[in-house]
Amino acid sequence: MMQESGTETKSNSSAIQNGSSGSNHLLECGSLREGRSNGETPAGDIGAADLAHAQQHQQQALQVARQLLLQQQQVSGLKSPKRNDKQPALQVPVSVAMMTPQVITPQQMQQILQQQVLSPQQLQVLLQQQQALMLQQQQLQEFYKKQQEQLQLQLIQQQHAGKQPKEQQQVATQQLAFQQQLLQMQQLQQQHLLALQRQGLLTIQPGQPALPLQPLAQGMIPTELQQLWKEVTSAHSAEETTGNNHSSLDLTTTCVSSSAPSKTSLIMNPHASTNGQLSVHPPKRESLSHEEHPHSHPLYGHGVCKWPGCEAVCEDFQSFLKHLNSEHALDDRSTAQCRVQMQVVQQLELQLAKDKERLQAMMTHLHVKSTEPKAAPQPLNLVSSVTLSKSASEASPQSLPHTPTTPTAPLTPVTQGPSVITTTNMHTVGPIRRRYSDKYNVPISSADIAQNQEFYKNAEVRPPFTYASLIRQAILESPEKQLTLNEIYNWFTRMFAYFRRNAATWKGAIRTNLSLHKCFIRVEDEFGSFWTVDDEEFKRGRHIQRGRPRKYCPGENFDELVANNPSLIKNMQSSHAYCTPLNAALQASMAENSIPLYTTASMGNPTLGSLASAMREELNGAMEHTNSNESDSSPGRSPLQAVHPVHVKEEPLDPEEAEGPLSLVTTANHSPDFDHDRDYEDEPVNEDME
DNA sequence: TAGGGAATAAACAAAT
DNA sequence: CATTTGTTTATTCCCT
Repeated sequence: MMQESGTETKSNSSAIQNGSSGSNHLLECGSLREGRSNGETPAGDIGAADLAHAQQHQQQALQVARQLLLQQQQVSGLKSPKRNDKQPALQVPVSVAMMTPQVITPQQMQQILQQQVLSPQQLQVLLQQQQALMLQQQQLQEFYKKQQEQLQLQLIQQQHAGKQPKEQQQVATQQLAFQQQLLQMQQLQQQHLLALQRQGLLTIQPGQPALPLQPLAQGMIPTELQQLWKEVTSAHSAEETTGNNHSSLDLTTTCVSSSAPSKTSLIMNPHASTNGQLSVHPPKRESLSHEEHPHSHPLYGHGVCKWPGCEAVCEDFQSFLKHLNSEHALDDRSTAQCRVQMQVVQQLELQLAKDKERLQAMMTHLHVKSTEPKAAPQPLNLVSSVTLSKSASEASPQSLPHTPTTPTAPLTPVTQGPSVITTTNMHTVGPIRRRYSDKYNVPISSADIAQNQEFYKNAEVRPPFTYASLIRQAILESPEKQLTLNEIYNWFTRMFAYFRRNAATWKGAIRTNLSLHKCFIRVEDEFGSFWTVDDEEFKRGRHIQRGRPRKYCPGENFDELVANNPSLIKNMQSSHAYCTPLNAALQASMAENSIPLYTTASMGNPTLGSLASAMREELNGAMEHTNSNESDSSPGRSPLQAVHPVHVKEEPLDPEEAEGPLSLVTTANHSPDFDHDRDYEDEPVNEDME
């Protein structure tokens, strides 16, 4: 295991230009997690591959150091044949604008809102982006924590194993690598936590232990370190010249620059304590005003030294300065920490650049779209609902009605790539939750739904659709058009960030809706019961009539029904035999093409549909036959039902009801293998607070 | 303001 | 025995 790690390090040493691997990897991790089909913990999967990635980071750090050395030499005129040809692709000095906050604070959001800078579409994107970034951060933290644990394990193993003289050198190198890696991870973690903390999204308990820094860099060349250090100390002056021109959007510049100084502090040179010019905009928030404060320092805050990994308590500013000069003087350790920090920043830059690009594309896309229909100012049903209903007050996580605790852990990783999820086969969700004036009640296109799916996955915004619509959607998306209650739950949590909290509330609502709506039919088989949807009935939108017996009673006789209608059984069997291979083929093709689940799962199948209709007709006749006396002749058991028992909601016998076809009942194979939703069962669904 | 639809809460029962 | 699942009723909120 150790040896493998070592060789991996070597083999990856040339993969420098692949600077994006870090952020990519984090996202891949997320995808892996979602794709997990059995409830394994993510920790079990973080193995050699992840290690390799982390080591790649370290390699990049080394490469950066080399690059810096080279530049240093060039500057000093020792060797500068073609300066212009040398692309500073890995130039460490970080532009101020690139150090974007990971998320947008409520204050910033408010500011944006007040300034009317953003259209609702942009707001939507913002929300999504914010949510996505929060998820990313949490995953990042989780991932690095795991990595850290693993590394420490390896370090211990190394210390035990590193006896043989032949391997000593290699072990020393590896140890250094591991330590650097560890340090880097710790700092990444810390940086993320800091970022969160600064923006009020995370309150770190006082008792929360700071991550201890490992001593490292025993094997560094002093001159190299000196040069590195010089480079680092001149970094922030270079920032001003390497300004970022990416920000073509008001949005991004606004968000970025407002908290750039605080971010910058993370790489600040301890000796360059004045960076007042970095505050491009007048600091709005308290935390930003320290630049002007005489006793403020980017590395000092809340009585604690903010040097990465330090957290030393300093009573006052003077003691902090003392501490700074004594503990964080120019030595190997500090230099290495700086280098690591540079690498951290670089990784963040890359990630940010990607996210920016994505944001840009999204906004461009939405902007183009929003200009098309002039009559509908908010073409996305999402936006109209958010802005017009009470959901507006729930649009920001801060104002969610039931959020006494910190945001729940993300269950759904951020999906990458703009078109991964976009599907043209998405079912129309159905009625939106609230009725709005007609001008806003524009038809919902599939594309909109697809887009909104992505949005709702990440943003804790209440979907504007009724529970019935969503339940129907969940069922229709399933390969067999049937789901157990738990699978419906899981669909909700998977597809909507909003439904990852207050589980008791919405789960109860789902159950109520399942019972209340005529369109939902409960079916039982040997594995338990599951729910199907009668789309015709759904369109009618009728409820089960109250005050009437409406449900099967256990122990009542269904044999009669079946006995009187042998064709029913026949159809059920044939449909069963038909559906299963069909869906198997679907599954196979899905797996083969790696198509996201609900792309194929949502494919309407005309064959199945007609089959269902036929069965509905059959069953309709059967039920009408047995229900002719308005008794509670609910389904019971038949010999065949020992295998496929079927329970059907009883249809009230109104004159109005009689004309409609009876609810669809299918008895398809309910194999757990086809239940993608069960992937989620082992995920810790956060059922916080009551 | 009335009426209707949807959400929410709660009580209860049966099944697991 | 606890939890899940399912049913039913009452209440509240929002929209027309």
